[in-house]
Amino acid sequence: MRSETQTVDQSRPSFIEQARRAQIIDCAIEAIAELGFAQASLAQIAKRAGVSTGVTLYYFSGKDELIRAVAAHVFRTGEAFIRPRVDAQEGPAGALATFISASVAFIAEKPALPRAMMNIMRAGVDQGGGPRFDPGITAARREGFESILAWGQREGVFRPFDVRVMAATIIEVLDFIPSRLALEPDLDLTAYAAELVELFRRATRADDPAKE
Amino acid sequence: MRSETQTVDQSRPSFIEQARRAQIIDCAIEAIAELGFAQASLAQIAKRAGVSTGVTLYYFSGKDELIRAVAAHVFRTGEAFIRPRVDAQEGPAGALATFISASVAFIAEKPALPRAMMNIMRAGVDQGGGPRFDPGITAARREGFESILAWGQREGVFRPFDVRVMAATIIEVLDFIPSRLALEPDLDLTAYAAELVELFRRATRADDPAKE
Amino acid sequence: MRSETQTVDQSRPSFIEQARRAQIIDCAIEAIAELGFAQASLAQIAKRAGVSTGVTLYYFSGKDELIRAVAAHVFRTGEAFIRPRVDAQEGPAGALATFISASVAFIAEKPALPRAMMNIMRAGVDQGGGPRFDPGITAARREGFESILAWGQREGVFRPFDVRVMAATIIEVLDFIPSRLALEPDLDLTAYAAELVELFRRATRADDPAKE
Amino acid sequence: MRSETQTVDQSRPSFIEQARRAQIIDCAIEAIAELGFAQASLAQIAKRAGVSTGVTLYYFSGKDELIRAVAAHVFRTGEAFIRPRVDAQEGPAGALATFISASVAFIAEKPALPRAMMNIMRAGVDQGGGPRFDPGITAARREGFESILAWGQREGVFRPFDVRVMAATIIEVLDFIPSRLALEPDLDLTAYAAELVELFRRATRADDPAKE
DNA sequence: TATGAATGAGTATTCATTCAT
DNA sequence: CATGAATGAATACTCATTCAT
Repeated sequence: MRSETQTVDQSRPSFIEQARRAQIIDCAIEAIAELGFAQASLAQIAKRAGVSTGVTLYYFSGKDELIRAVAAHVFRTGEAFIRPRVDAQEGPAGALATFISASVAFIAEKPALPRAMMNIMRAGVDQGGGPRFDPGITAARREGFESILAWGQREGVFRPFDVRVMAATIIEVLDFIPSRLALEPDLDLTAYAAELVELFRRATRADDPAKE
Repeated sequence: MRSETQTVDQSRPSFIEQARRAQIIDCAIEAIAELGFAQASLAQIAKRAGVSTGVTLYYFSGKDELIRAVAAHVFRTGEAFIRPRVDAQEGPAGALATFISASVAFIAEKPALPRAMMNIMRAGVDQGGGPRFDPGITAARREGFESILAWGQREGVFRPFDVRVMAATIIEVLDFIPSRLALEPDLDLTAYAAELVELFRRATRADDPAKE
Repeated sequence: MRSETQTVDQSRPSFIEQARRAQIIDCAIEAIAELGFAQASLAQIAKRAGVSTGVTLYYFSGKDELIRAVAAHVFRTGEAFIRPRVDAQEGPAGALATFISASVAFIAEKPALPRAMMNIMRAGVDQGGGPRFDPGITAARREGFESILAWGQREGVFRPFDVRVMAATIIEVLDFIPSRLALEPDLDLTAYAAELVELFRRATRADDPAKE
Repeated sequence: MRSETQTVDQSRPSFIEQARRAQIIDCAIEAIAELGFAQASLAQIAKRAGVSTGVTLYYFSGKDELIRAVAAHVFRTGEAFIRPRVDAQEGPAGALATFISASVAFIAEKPALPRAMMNIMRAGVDQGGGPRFDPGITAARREGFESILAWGQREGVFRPFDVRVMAATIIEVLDFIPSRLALEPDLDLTAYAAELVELFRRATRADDPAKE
């Protein structure tokens, strides 16, 4: 991951290396969330970290790698927050509701992270149209979430919708919230979450609710 | 409409002016849809139009005006496609379903337009997070759409959800489709539309379906 | 004077040509006085004249020629205003005082002209340091004025100062007034003129005032 | 002092930074004095310094800051040259004469500096006509000089002229010299200074020279 | 490890000028 | 005569990246 032109211990990252990387990633998140992707230059990020621009490129081979590291960090942090809560649910309906409400809770708790993530995903578009900084994150999220929906369908709790469409839809709706929140900082996220939970409960539930 | 520093805007735009503006707008749409907003420089756009950069700035006073012209063009085109179909519906449930399916049909017919629009809206945010190139478009769409939902609630056809959340959710889901389509060009949009229609039919309908 | 690549009657300027040139020169003066030399583009000037940029370059071979024509026009207009008044004086002391007060009166009457002239002279510097747009104007003014001073010295009315230094000094002091006026529009020019007249009366008069 | 988008301004500027800034300021003075303000582009200045354009913008946040730094440098240098000589004078008449002769001596010693200053002051006017790059310099000079004149009037050594007009006139006459010198490099500045000293001695002295 | 100096490619924009019509 | 379309060079400025120290 390190710059190939520099000579650094290749085997295991030192403590200081880990710390520096984490610090730079944090500042990058802050800068990207506040200024938007385009304005978040390496100089800006380094300045926030209180280091020189060169340091950033010592620990990351280029801006792309830094951004990818940011994306991965946000993903892992969100995963660590949301997954345990979802896994604690016994049924698919509860898992779905929890996925939604936990996602919103994560946004409420650390809004800079998903906001930075959104800015990255939206700005960074491959010339083919694919995301430039997405190390399989989108796919991983969607697949994980699709398994909940498939589970619900197998159990007869969910109606027979197209799992991929439903998963993509729900994820997109959640990903949209940080933008909304930026424009409307006073947004009542708890109420918002409740609306979404109800919306998708109705959108997914089987016609015969007996089993639920 | 021409750059004020170049020439006088006499009476009405000439044929060649209209043609050039349209051509440049088309190339801008193409470039923004393909490369993303940040990479779509004036040079890129002019190159696609086969003219020098200066020409672009002869017909548009600056990049901002060009982008706003693109946004307005996309909005008008979409409106002209979707609105008549929606207005032809007699009830709110039909109007909602038609809004969704007509939106998807528009995307299927001219995918570059909504894709460019999305890239503009997502990338072009001022530092407060508000849209820079949005001449009331987002608000106009949402309000127009909210009136359908409110109508359905008054008629008792829709359940009493939060109209603003539901409207924002549906619009965002539709806006997301162009990105998806860019990644999966073989996506079956007809089926996708049918899924969404059903999803939001269930999400919005009143518990007592007698009235529908 | 016309563009050499165009075919126009070379012998004598038509009425319309004279009118157009005069009109363009007037608008150029206006633009240069208002906006400063750097901001007074051909497009701006043409716009004020209500014609296309091309027209300007039809009547003047380039911007340089236009500017030179402006300078010449301002000089001729000033000359026509000031010279008769000065020539009406019988003695050198009166001529000097009149030169100063008439110059100030000219500035008061048509401030745009000397203001434009100043903007031109100050901005347009040859890379050798010489004025780019000065068709002998500065020299003509100074020489004409020097003759007044020399006259006064011959008559014994003026003391034996260096004529060139004195002439340059007085002219420069007068040329400076338009800038001052731009910053202080309420400047009392009559009082200003009186101060200058007295200043240079004392600076030039012979020690033995008997002869005056 | 460095560009804020590049690096953090830590404690005090390094030696190399000071040297580079000084070098760039020197080259800017040279370019502005030779080519005039409008032609002295950042590219030109950087070229003279033998560095890339970017370097200039690494040490100065923009052209404005560079120009202001140039103006300040010229002012400080001139002040350091002229003020001690003036302050050493005991009476207002001597102070006035010294101000004039020291100013000319400064021009003779470092002609590029006042010449660049003039080009900056004359060209760089905002649209109201006010100076863009003047960090109070003009005002400071005039007020400092006016105090000499007022002192002379209080002492009865100078006649009761309008102090502001006289101060502006003398300063303008001095500021005009560098332009003159550029056109006439062989100008005898010592004689020029003597002429001006005598000119303004006579213009300012009280009618009753008893007190002098 | 870390810095700061330096670069070069790229950005939007301005403007005098040319030329076909 | 006059227009408006088009160009190309120049301008200030940004930024990821390289590199000597």
